[in-house]
Amino acid sequence: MGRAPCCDKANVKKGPWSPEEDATLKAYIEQHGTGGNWIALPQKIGLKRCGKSCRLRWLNYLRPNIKHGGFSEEEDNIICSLYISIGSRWSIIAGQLPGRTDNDIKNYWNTRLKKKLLGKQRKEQQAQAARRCNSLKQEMKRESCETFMAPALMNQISPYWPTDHPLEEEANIRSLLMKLAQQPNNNFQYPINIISSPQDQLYVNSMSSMLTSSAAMNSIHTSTSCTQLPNMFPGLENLPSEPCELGYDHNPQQIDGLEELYGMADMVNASTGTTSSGESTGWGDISSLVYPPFVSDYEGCQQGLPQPQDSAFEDLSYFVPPQ
DNA sequence: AAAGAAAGCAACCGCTTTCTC
DNA sequence: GGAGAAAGCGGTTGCTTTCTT
Repeated sequence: MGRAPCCDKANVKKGPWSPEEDATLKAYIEQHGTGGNWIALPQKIGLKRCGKSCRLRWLNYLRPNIKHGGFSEEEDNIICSLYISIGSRWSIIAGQLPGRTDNDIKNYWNTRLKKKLLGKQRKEQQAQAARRCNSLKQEMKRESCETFMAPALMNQISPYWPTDHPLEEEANIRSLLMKLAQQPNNNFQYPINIISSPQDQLYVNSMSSMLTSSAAMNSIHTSTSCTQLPNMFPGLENLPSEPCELGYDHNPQQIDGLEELYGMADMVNASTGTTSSGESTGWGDISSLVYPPFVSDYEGCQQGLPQPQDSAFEDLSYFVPPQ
């Protein structure tokens, strides 16, 4: 038996709101408030809408001081900073941007910001792949085997991109943002001040715990190149650096975010990139990023696979802008 | 100019969390 | 403390607009 519907679907209008409906809802709420019950509200005012729909319409469009579109660079940076630290918790992110709604930010991220990041990344990787291809071709010419290319060789030419795997894409973006966050003079900051509620603190603490539990975290603790991470995860330095026992047969959802955190840790471990530009545009500075194979450090160790710093980040020098 | 593709965005769906009794 | 209802939230869908060929 499923959950009871919140309203009578048959008698409820769907789709775009008409100006009349908007006016009715707005006028009522401005005069009486929501009355603390969205479900009952549409019936009170004679709207054939679901209560949830009314709530959404009010919160996203009708309430005062709502801004639409025209995201500033500063807002971009705030969104990215927060995404690094808390992920897709759009309501919290929206809370830091007055006049913005979670839906708006979510749409903006999914349709523009993310592509902005990935577009830069893809371009650089294509150029890099082309360079590799050329050098391999020259090598093969020398060995007179130009007509045959082993699959393994093909993988070398285009190792990790493009990918249709959503988790890989997610990890790509996260890694990229984390790199940017570590660059001196960048505009991203870990927004410590948003960790206001016990729940938020708990969330960050759990992320920190997960980080410390990975083998990769050991190298972060000892890494001399990484100086910003402790600031990004306040309290992290006080946590035990011993990797704790973490069952790897967990349901991925139960350790939500872990795969990304490994990606972050891998990246931090390998990153020595710096920039001197510090432009707020940020994206212009994004250089080549070769995403490591989708295997955590821990798993990599277990399987005897090469570590990121050995392979996937071999071209990390691309992060260093030309002098 | 027209058709198809891509992008943008409003709205919906359903799961989770919080509140109330 | 438990159950049910309501609110909150993030992912997804589908329509509209814009761009490209």
